[in-house]
Amino acid sequence: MYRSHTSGELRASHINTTVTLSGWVHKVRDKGFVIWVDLRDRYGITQLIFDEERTSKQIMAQAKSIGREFVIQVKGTVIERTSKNPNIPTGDIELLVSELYVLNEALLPPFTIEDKTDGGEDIRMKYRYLDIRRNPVKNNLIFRHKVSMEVRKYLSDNGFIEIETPYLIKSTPEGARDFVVPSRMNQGQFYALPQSPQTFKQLLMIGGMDKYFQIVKCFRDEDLRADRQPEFTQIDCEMAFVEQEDILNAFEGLTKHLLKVINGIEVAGHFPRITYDDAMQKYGNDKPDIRFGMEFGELNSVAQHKTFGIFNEAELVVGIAVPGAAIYTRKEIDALVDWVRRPQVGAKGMVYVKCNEDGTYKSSVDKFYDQEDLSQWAKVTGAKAGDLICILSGDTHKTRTQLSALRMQLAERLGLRKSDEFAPLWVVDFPLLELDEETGNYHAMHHPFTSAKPGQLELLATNPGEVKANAYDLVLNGNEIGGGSIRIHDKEIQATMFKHLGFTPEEAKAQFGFLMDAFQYGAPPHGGIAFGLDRLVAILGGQETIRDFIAFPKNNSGRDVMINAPAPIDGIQLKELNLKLDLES
RNA sequence: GGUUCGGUAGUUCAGUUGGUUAGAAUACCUGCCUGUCACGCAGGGGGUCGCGGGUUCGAGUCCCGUCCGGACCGCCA
Repeated sequence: MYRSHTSGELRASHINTTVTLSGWVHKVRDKGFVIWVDLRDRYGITQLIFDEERTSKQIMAQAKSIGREFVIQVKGTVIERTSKNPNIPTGDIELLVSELYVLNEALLPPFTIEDKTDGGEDIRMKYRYLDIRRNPVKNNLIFRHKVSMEVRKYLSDNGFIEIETPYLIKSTPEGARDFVVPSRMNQGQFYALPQSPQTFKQLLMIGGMDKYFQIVKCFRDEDLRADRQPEFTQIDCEMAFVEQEDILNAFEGLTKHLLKVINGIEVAGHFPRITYDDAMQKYGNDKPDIRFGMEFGELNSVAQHKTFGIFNEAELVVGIAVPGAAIYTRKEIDALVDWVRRPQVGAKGMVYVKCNEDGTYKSSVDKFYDQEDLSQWAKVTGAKAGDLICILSGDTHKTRTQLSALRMQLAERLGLRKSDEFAPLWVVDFPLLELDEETGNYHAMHHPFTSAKPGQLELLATNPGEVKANAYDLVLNGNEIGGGSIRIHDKEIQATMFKHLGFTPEEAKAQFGFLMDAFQYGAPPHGGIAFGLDRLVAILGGQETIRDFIAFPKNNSGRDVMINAPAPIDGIQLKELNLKLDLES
């Protein structure tokens, strides 16, 4: 028997009992006459004691020879500590060791196994198995397990069935790049890994499994970010015989359940809803963080009547009131201007108005505007005395995006993005199609199976950009945590959609014939939603980076630096697959 | 595909205008220490300054290239 107890469970009530523990040597404190060893496992730390009076010479010598992260097994008596440590749960007791076995020695770890480690990201990823021994990572993985279990429990209790769908499927041109897998038995042909189980869950609806879910890996071969991995986990859901309202209610229920059980937060009433158009107008963003205000104020009507050419020529003049920021120095404001002018944001400049405590205004455009003008701007942006109004202008879409970036940056700086506060929000009425500025073609904003709002199908031919979809996103604290739509379930409508997306009938049949065929055999009305589990877990855990909630994440370049993947394959494998590499071009 | 920051001891970092033997903290090793728990004290070992080239009397420092890593833009239906 390796252990009778874990290192986290011994208390004063265990005093005078004999126990066996196994774990890792966390720290050795050698005082000469007495040696303390912190023994660590998943459950906690127990202090072991070896001393000159009570421990045999042989065990004492053994204790002196063990090093950090050795795996040891000890047997001994639980005793009361002379000086207790109130900071840890096992701090009242220690284990007087009578037997010590080194189960495995350990090399010196390249970084400290502490909550605040001295190791950088790179080295932690290379030795991820050591990183996982640290509390922050370990606790995040346990937290993730808890969230997954609650999702399964809630959906299962509400009649959803978890069904697995295949990972080896077919590549399609829409959307993200596919990861492809060559087929040995079908030479020259490739499977693709799913970007989502989209078509399969629709087929399950046609198969009569009217409430489906799956916690499932999905794959997208696109560039990474701090919150984006090439393989990621979705909570994928679909329901038949539902309208948008049914879906929103069902998954508002799931989200509320998670906030309650995981975070202890009760959200009263329904989540607020905002249309896509309103979100863009008020926040410049389709996933607004509404934990704080700073809503956009459009200033065209009160700023384009003077001789300030930059505003007069702009399609949009828009500002936000930054609470309490009138005290910013010239230097700080210049830094803000530099910030919005960085290529990543791309604004040409920024106009500001300080709303002084005495009710007067001081702006960077005092030459052009008088106090009455500036007070109008304050009114439109909702600025109060002590606030700073930041104003950008130019092309409507770009300016909104830039001001949105500034809004988030300032909120971060002002500490308005509190990690223990949760503000869920539905964004609804997304456009069905989006114009690709490079090609001039329209493509599906959500995906090509999304249905249009009733009565808008006719608009497709005349004004495709105006068509609204039965599509919705669930936004939490400025992050899109879920998105879905009511699907098309009619073959003719689906064919029309493919036509507008630039598919020939032959292409549509080759790519999605199986789905359109299935629609002919009694497809029920259906719709669904998918949540990004990695991101959801990180946000519920009050953190920004999803990497620390994934046991073995990939780095910025899509590499696993621990196993060093991806890697070349040998000639035999290539030959079996009948593949030749052409790395020159 | 692009922008930007970084790469110096096991680790995290400092290193001024290009100038003596490249430093600190921590980790590690040795010794001491009668209650530690971020133990303490004394001593010690530890460097291809990512790699290649160039400028220079002289390069960790400047220039070019390259590799690696982080953040971001494009991309991510």
